[in-house]
Amino acid sequence: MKIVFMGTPDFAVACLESVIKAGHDVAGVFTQPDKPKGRGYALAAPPVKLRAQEYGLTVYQPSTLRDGSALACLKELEPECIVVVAYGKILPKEIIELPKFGCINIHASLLPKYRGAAPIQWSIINGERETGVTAMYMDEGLDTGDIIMKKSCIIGENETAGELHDRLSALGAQMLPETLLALEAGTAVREKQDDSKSCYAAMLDKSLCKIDWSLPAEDVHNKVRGLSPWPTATAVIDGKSVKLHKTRLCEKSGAPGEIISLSPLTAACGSGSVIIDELQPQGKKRMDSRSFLNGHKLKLGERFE
RNA sequence: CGCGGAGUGGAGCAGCUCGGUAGCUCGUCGGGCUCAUAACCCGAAGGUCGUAGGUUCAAAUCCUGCCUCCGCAA
Repeated sequence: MKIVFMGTPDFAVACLESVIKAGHDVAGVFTQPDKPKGRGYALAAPPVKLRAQEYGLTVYQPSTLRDGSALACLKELEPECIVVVAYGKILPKEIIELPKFGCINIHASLLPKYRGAAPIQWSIINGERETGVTAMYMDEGLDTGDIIMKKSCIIGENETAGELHDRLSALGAQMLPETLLALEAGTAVREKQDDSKSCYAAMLDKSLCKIDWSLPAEDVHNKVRGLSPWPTATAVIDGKSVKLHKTRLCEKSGAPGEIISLSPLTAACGSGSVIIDELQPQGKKRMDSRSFLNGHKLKLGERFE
């Protein structure tokens, strides 16, 4: 099938590859423009662009899809289907209606739950035990289109958003060729979303990051893993801020934020406590808490603020 | 030129202001002790102090260039 692929971050890379490997004709790849990022404001190319170039594909990076030139470009490419995976732009109606088989989207949640920008992270922060990926026909709403198929998976107790991201990315890449086959064969179903069961997973922002130690240990733990590796839950100890990357639940208790064990490093929460396995001081790489304690002498009874 | 922190045996840190034979907490290896231990005791190996120059009798330490890593901000 002749396809135009639209996607931007790491999550979409596996899907791009699976389309190529399934033997489809990728006529072009749309991705967000390079943006100044990181230290020194160096221009950074989106991961999808880098991979597309490795395959020698033509890359388009329009800043908007609404001025008609993108539509004109797509008309020339004549895709039979547009595949969108975490592209980061809303497609106007004219584009959605252009391809014969429509525009399909792979989304990292079991729709209608967790529509929006950060479904993986929010499903962990909210303590969900199951999630998955959904393939759907795009419409003009935000992740509201009719569902073609889903694949679900269990979320591990201590799984982080980063780990789940990788698994769902692979799962999506596995489902995408199946979806395209079903489209071509005309066997793809069209199931309306039940809007009453929907919820939104808003973009993450840094105000979420600071840990509130008075919350129950489950909430603290879910936040730590849901925000890792980015934007990362933070705590303050000894006047310095540290990022928390990996925790485990523990039954012991104490005053909120209090260090109640050094081996393993354990901090009390509103109820219960969390064992901190991996953290990252300012200006340092992430490290296991044992290494951290080798160089940073903490004492029992000190507290995370 | 966005702001800032950092590169010291395998890991995490100290030492640098006030140049002068490299230290701490771990890990590793060998041995001992214990019913037992991420316990304790004894011993050992392992470092061109990121890199290239400069200053000096002498540089981890002072000066300059470069490389790399990270935090903030976007």
